Amino acid sequence: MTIELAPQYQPGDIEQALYRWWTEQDLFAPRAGSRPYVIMMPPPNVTAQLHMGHGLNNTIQDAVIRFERMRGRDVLWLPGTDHAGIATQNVVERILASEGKTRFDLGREAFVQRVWTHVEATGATILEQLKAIGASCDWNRTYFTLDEGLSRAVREVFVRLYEKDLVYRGNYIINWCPRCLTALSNEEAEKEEVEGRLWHLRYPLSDGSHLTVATTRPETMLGDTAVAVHPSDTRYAALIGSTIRLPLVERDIPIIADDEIDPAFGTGAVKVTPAHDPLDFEIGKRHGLDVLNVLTKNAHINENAPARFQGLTREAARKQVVQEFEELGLLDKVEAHPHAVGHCYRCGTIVEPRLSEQWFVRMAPLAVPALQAYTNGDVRFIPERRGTEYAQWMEGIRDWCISRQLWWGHRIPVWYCDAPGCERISVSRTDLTACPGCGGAVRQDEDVLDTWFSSWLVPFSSLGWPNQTADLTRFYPGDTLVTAPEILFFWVARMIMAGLEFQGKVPFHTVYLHGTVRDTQHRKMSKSLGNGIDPFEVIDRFGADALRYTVISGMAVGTDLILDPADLESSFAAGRNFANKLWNAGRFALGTLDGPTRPLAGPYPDVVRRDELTLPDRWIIARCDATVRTATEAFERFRLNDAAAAVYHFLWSDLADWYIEQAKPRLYGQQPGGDVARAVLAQTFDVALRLLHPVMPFVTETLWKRLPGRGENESISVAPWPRPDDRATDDEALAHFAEIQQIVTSFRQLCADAGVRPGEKADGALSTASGRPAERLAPELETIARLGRVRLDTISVRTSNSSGDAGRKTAVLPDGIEVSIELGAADRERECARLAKEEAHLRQLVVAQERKLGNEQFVARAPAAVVEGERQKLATWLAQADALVDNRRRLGCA
RNA sequence: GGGCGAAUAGCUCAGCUGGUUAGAGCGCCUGCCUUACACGCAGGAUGUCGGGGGUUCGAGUCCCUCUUCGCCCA
Repeated sequence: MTIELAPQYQPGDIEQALYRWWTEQDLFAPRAGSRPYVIMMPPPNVTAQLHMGHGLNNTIQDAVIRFERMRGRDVLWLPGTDHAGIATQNVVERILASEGKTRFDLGREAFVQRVWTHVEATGATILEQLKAIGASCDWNRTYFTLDEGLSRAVREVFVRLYEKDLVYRGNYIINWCPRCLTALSNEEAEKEEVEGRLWHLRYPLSDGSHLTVATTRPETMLGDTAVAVHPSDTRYAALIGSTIRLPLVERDIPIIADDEIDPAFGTGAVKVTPAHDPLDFEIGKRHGLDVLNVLTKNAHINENAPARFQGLTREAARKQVVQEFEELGLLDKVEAHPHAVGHCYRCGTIVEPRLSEQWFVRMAPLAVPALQAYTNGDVRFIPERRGTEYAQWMEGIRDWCISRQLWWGHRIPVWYCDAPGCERISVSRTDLTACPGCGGAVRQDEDVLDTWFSSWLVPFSSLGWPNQTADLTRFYPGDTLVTAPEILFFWVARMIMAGLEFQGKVPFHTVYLHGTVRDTQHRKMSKSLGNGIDPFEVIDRFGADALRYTVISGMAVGTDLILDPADLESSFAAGRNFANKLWNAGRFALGTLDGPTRPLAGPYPDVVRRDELTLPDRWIIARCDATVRTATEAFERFRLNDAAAAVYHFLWSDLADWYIEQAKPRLYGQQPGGDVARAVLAQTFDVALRLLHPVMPFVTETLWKRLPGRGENESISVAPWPRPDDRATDDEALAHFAEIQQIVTSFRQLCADAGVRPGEKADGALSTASGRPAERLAPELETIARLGRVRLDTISVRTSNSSGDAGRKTAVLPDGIEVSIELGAADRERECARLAKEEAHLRQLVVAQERKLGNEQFVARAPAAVVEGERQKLATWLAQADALVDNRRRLGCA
């Protein structure tokens, strides 16, 4: 094999070419013949640029997908983009604004064309960017939510729901964004705590006295059409039915009684503004109140208010109203009143409750099966507590406002006939040019549908529905959804509803809701805060594998990912270092595997006889097998950080630090058995690469392809996932090698503590209290001496009165094992102190342990195995402590 | 206001069904360019597991309570 591997891993050289090779080999397409495993990628906004949130979300999905692909499933990870109505329209409107134009200057048709041009020019960017992090999606099936097929699905669904009376049009108070100039759903109006105030306003009664109302929005008093109190509120009982003169406007409005009024809020009397508050709207309906809208679409005061207020913004109007009340002596008091206010989820503007005619989905009938799917376990959430949020939302479900006063999106498939006497409303799967009733002209509804009205269909619309396609049969229902908790209601919950309504099955059985990327102050990363991290900078500096490793190892289930935008090194170095470690372990392994070797195909016992294996061989094989079990279980439970940690530890500590170091003389040909060591190294390294591949696909593929015996077109991405092998289980080897490690470490500690120079070797000694440990340690003497960096020729068995090693520095291990090195005379005092400290520590443990074992309750009630284990511990510690006393005596310590 | 969660080493987090001398990574200290790796090797220091109470033979782990922080819904 003639390969040049640089001493430092250079991801930049490798990643792009490797990704191209993967797609050329079509490795990410589903492979029919086994059970499907399907993940629908949350479609990014078509104008989006990759940020760390995408990086996190898609790395998790890719890791899960690669794991299942290696397990042999018929894997589909379906990518797509979302037309993102408001967001995309805003983007293009901003471009127009820079040209000094508005969308109204262009007109609807030209504007929509302009958006298409923009989307076609930039729309594929985000998907291309996903390739840089190694996302192994099936690009052949990529969709866009405005594609013809998905648009047909939207119409089909709208029509079906309309026919079932689950879609209706109505005049209600909705959330209105005065900047985006559109209606929003309740979910899109994000409640945010603000430092509000409660203004107490005096409304004059005809007898000259006042009734005080409390309000958080004084400017809306311009549209008041009543004052309401609770019917049983004795303070106001006498006033019910009389009228009040509304200040500033000089209009008479009634005082009414309504059960919904909370007598404990404010003064117990509230102003009623049916056009600008949902609760007031309901009160107005019950009492037949006038509905007086005083705001324009962009939240300025309109012509229904007195002239001096007209044209003011809602903020200016508030000031003006408060000031006039004050001047009139009608401002009773102002209190601090923190409360939640809705903000537009796209632009942050405070939403305005606005009365208007919109289309809605009746949600309650859809929520019933969706809630049931959760309670009966058809769909589960990770972490579990998200399930209770889901259930609560379903239980309190409200109707979904789906019309948007935008131009970019799926136009509502409703046509109105204006012919007198007909005035038919037609809902149709196909475009109408004439009224089906009277044959007259029709006009289509001006509005488009909420973007989420197409997204909630993605699990089946992306597979060709409403056609009964082969893909639909094969890949619906899917398996797992991986997304951020922010869109649990927007998207996840609604997908479950749509899946049940239109396919009769939940679209996935598992919803993994991961955390958010935050900075070191735990603030969400955002453009406006400027605390974001550019994934491409990370990839350039550290490599995509480093990005992926960092994201996965930092992302425990139920936690957020904290990264430092000011110090990428501290955030991403660990991943880069690990990739480099792996690279160098591979460099070393590949170098030695170049030598004469035994056949490597197949599991080790078929190649190398068990009796040919040394203790370290058996140990690393057993450790490898344990890692296979741990990593597999962790992946199955979405505990990706645990999987990554297990493989990290195996590769770095077990394989590189211990096994490779131990095996070097054999691998170098200085000791016999090189072919066995090579077979074991090749086997375990191969397995470790596979286990790590879902997390770090690039470096693992690069190294794996170079292992001896790999065909030109073999890829680790479709290599079989390692299976646990009971033949590898070897508790004896695990215990014995752990003992070797402890002895080696003890020698190193003694040497470091004694200041032995790295070039020098201390004169070591190893003794045991009986023959048994000596026997099993004898074959490992060379390993112990070399790794412990001491001169060591024999193991001695101590007799009861063996003493006199007055000049030695000793460590006492369990099972009667003692290791020691020669001690310079000057160090004696220090050594005495060290031994005393060691003994004191053990005595503490012994005291606590004796107390535990002296407790009759413990001995009587704890399981026998536990009690026995605790007795063993006590015996071990006592023996160690006694040995330390002996050593102190030998040294002549005070 | 209702519901849910978290608090473990300087930082980020493990510790899942109660029994380990409470762990990892990063950071920190000491010594080393030991022929795979200084993006490395070896060694080291650091925790009244948020406070208080309880259950239990035994609590970081279960229960109650307080404090602080976060999330969802009004």
